[in-house]
Amino acid sequence: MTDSEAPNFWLMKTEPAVYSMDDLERDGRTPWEGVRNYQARNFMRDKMQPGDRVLIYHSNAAPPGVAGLARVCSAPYPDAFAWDPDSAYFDARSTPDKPLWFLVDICFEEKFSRLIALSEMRADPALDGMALLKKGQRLSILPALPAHFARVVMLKETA
DNA sequence: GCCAACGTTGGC
DNA sequence: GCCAACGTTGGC
Repeated sequence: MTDSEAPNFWLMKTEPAVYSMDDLERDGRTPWEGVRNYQARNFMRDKMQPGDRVLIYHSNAAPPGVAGLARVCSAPYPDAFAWDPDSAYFDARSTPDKPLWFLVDICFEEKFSRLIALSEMRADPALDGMALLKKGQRLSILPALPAHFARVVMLKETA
């Protein structure tokens, strides 16, 4: 199976105090800049493609949880924030000739009417094995199984 | 290449 | 604010 077939499924973390689901709804589309972890970068640079589906997760929040849905809506491209000395995401090792960090654009799809809390996901046997729920998981971008993605979407319909 | 020290993430 | 878990850095 080639990369151009079925969409992939992801979970992307954001701190709502920095950038929330409401911000994404307002913006409609945003470059997912500032990822400075190689594994997370590799997911964006090597695996993501337009149309991929994304659970937007609020980390460092009270409570933490999935706030809504988005889609990957660009091909991967270099993160220009790494070239800006005034940016918090500046990294002198990255240059326009040899970019080190990459990103994709993320487009708003749906804000859930209620947050699917981390505690609720932990308690759901249908989500056993979900990467997000593994101990010590700190990656800001995680692949999700289609079944887990669908289960989270189903949970939003329940009270 | 090892590994201790350090910094960051992120739940609680 | 605490701290466990993990990634990165840098001395050797």
